[in-house]
Amino acid sequence: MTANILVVEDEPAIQELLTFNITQCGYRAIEAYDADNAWTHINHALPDLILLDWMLPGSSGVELARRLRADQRTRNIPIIMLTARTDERDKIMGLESGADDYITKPFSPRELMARIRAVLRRRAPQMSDETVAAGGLELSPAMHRINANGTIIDLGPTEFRLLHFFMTHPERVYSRSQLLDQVWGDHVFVEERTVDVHIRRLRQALEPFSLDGLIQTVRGSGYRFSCT
Amino acid sequence: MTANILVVEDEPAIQELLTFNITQCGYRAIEAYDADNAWTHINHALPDLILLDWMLPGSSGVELARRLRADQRTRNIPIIMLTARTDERDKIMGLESGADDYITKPFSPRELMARIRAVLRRRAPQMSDETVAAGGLELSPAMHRINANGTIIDLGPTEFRLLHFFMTHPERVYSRSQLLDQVWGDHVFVEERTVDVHIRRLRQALEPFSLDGLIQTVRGSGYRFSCT
DNA sequence: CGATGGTATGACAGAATTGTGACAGTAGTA
DNA sequence: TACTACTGTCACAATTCTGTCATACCATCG
Repeated sequence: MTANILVVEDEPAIQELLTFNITQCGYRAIEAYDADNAWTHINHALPDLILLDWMLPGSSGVELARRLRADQRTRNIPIIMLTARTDERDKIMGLESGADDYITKPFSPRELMARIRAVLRRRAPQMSDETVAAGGLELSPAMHRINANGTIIDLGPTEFRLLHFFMTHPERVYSRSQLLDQVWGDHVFVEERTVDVHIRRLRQALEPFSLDGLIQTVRGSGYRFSCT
Repeated sequence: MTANILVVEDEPAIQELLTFNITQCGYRAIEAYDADNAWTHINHALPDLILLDWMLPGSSGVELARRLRADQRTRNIPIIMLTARTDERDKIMGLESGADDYITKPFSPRELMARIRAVLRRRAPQMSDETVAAGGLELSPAMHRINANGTIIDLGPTEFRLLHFFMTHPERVYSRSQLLDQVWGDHVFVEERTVDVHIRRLRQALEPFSLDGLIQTVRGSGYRFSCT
């Protein structure tokens, strides 16, 4: 859920302000101070969103935006342009150069975050909202519901994701660290044993429906969801 | 998804060009050649968007925009202003008068359509006038009235729209930010927690009719309207 | 059999999320 | 103008969820 946001801004004060707001909202900010610097970061890892000041030393933000749109890899990364309020023409140029949205300085942190959220949401690839059926269970991410032959099972967020992962990857054994990567995210630091506890909670929730054999322990390797 | 666009433009050639582009994109164009004529159309049926030339015979486009913003019914209809490229000041005036966006002549069809789509996307979706029935409730947008098996429930505007959205999209979980987009419109910047408060107000209004289970909290995800 | 390494379980404190009441600002109205 | 209705925001309370630990349990192997 957390997104990497590349902030291209040469003025340190504004850079800091942007970074602060972004991290405050749970996103990760990557700082760049000019176009070249931005490309370095981009080549290293593609960000999910680029926040771009129109005023940059050397080549302008508009030019960077054009280059981003011209490059195959970066073509689809959404861009939000930062423009000064006075020069209305910037807005036009910003939009024509392929920016997805723009925001005028001075901006309120709230507006900034609202725009970031809106753009990310618009671009976000539809989560696999399709209903999954396996092992007598029916799990619907869109409705956030699990149906065990007529009865609704209630799960916490983590157990829900865990079960969703298992149902979409049945019959295969996953180690604890693989499960942490897939279900928790590959950047979190939690004990591997934590997986055991959540497996238990999941089993407990499934037990009333005599579905306890679904999640099997593979000693020394990890766990497996088996539909048979 | 098709929208009605009122095109207020006195020059026949440009009028025709605009209409052509608009219909080409699947929208419906309604033609008006001056302010009075525009009001006639507006009184007949509210358009989804108004494309307004700054240069109009008699009263200017800016004045019309002001009148549109002053009127309760037309206040929330988005306006795109058409201005000549030369006069930068018009742009400012156009925006200050309440236009949502502006576009300079000569314009490219692509830019025109991009702006129209952007503005339409941002507006709060307006509800259809059809009566909706779900979960023991009957909601009639036209009469702004809710019927709970015989009794009439009174709701504020926001709660009304919220309930209407839920009733037309039952069983599915919506995040706070999705609800803000759908019910408030994605151009407004309000805290996500505001949704919670309105959910509470809605629940409170529904409670006397023992309809409290209708709106469910899905921890970590959002809310759901469930008819079952 | 006992030792050993891996797994299950129950408890728990702190973190995270949501519910709730109050409040001030705004807009509309008489 | 005063009055009413409505909104968005906040602070705090209530609730749920999470990660971690200590301990009990179990399979395997010497």
